[in-house]
Amino acid sequence: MRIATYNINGLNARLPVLLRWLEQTQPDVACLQELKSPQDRFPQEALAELGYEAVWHGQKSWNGVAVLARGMPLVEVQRGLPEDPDETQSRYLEVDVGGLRVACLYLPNGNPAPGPKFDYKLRWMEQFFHRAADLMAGGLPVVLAGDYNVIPTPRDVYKPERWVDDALFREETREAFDRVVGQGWTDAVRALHPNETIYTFFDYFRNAYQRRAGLRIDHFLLSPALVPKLRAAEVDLDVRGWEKTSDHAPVWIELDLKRSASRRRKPAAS
DNA sequence: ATGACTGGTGTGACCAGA
Repeated sequence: MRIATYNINGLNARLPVLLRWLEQTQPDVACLQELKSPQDRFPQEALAELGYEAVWHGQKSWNGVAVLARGMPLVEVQRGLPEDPDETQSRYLEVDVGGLRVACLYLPNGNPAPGPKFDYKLRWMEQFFHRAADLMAGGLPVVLAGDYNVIPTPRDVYKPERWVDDALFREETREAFDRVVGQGWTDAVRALHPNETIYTFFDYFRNAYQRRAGLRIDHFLLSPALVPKLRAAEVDLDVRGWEKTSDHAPVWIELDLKRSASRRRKPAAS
């Protein structure tokens, strides 16, 4: 089973890019962030034509998250964090799909730091810590996927010395991320590529993509039972080079799970 | 240190992103 995460940076403005990417790569599950679309302007029909069902949590102008699944039923479990520090910001959605619990998250940016936006980021990370702990204790196979807005280590940014005071790389941010991982989660991309330079975001400014001056901020955290099933973890880097593209690239993992067993439904009574 | 780019909103000398 292939699961992807993609900060689309404006769902309706990027719809051609999204559809092209879905057609080319056909992920079984896709977590999207930064829809920038109100709840009632979600392109449900265009996605259905490609075979995708969706659950989404929209908001006017900013934020917004969605989970898509190809030919599998999605069951919404949680909309927003249980103790969300600001319920007006649509940043978290959890579903059951294909025998997995999948959380799609868009963690606050937090700049400028220090300041109220950074305080909000840290509060959000604290509540996310509690949710992740509950999921870990529940023992289900869980994937926590999304735009974390966290640069976990110096090797995850092209020039770490320029980012030490940035909300994505400050000590408090990295420590909060490490505390979540310390519950027993595995950073899937780093687990399979321990020494590679891997970026998932490139600024629109200064030809950052062409210069490969990027950040690794989109992550998959896996619960322990899924780690032995992890077969691949990659970035669709070429998508970042498409016309009218997002500033993030899609990231995906392949898990050795049968789609069919979880997709099969009981025959309808007749 | 600054600003370069982009979408959304609604034409702002706008905001927010990372």
